Amino acid sequence: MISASEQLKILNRGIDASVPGGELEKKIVKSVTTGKPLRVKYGIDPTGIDVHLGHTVPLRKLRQFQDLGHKAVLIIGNYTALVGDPSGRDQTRVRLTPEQVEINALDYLKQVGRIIDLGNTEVHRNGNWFGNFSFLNVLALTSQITIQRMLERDDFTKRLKAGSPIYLHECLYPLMQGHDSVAIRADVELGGSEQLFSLMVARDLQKDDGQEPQIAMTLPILRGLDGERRMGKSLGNYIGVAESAYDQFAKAMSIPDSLMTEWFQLLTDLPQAEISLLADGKMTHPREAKERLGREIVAFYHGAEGAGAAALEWRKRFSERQDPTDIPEVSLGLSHLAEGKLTVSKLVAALGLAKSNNDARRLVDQGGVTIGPDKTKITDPNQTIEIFDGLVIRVGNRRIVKVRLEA
RNA sequence: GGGCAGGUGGCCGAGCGGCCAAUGGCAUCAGACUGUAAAUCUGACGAACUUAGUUCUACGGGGGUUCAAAUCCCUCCCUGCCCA
Repeated sequence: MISASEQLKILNRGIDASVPGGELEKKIVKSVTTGKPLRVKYGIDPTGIDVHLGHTVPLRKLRQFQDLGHKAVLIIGNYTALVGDPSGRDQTRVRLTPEQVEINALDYLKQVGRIIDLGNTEVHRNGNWFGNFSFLNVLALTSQITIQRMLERDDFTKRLKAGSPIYLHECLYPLMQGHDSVAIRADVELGGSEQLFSLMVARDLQKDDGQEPQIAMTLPILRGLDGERRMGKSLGNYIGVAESAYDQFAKAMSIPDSLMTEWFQLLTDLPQAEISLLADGKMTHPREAKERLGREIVAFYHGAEGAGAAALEWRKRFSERQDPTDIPEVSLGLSHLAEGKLTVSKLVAALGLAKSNNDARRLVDQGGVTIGPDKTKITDPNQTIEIFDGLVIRVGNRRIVKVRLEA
């Protein structure tokens, strides 16, 4: 086993906080001397389906623990998902059926397996213990925390001030999450920085249960493609771990320069010295640095070759403004056509390149639609064009489609 | 249970009888610029059509008043605040 100090060096890199300070060291030292691995918990909500780079920040940390010989314990919040996670941002909390939750859970695991070693991971569903919870248990759980403490939460304070609703059951989430830690006897719990409160609540519950409380290790929230807001599915500013190499690369290249350092630190294993060199505009051209970033990220999921190919393809498309190698085909029913022809605006809409005919018209009016190998710009939305198999239509610089006629 | 304030387009937020498909901001999309972006500038941003125009659908749900309603009335639902 690697020495405690070595381990700490690796584990403390890139984290937001490790509370209480110094405690992790004690646990690691103990683990090294006893040869007993730490139980490192990470919880996920099987509500959505796309695991994105934002999630990988704590997951990568979990992976590090694994690589150091510790035990990863994944909690799937299948019970909580039946109600939905309220934490502020989204009030459309859809109630999922147990079946749907299970499908999501399996899908999640598949995706998460790209980052951590599932073969060496303990997976629990919190429905296993909450499913049999009685109201008495709930009372016992809730009697361990005060309203005052609950309201300390930043999120609640803000909403209280803003006069937006806070539902009672929302206060139960931290308790439930804490109880998960009790149930699996966690030594460390990982989470985003906004999770600190919940991670701390767990400590109290563990103490009450006679356990040694866990370390709360939080990781920075990754900012999304816009460089402003946290990466999130609903914000549409994310890179999914299951996406194609090209998509991942192209998206990575589209982030603002100002975001590069952060991404290097949180998403790659490059040494700090190298990151500094790359982030310095005088030493490295920002485009090259970003390309390196993109390659590093993509290589993690698609290998170095996949990353290289994606980078080439991207150059071809963006630097040389050529059409991509594989133009996606979209089928078009013959019934749309009148004598083999169709108005441009209707064509664009029918191919899904615009939301509606009106939308398509606007795109044409604005000079955003080109057609054919020589990229003829269409200027009149009413222009009828002859449709044939393999006809290429472009909207803007990145959307491109090839027609496939179908009966 | 009582009083008060609210519910407007993806979001925030104006409008409070006609000139409202609804000011403004954010987000989004297109064009210019570029290192691909970002920033900046320009434009678009409910739908359909024979598109400088016409028609339809929209301002929490339903009903009503009016030539005319997002705007007035009734009712129901939802949210917040205060009191009990």
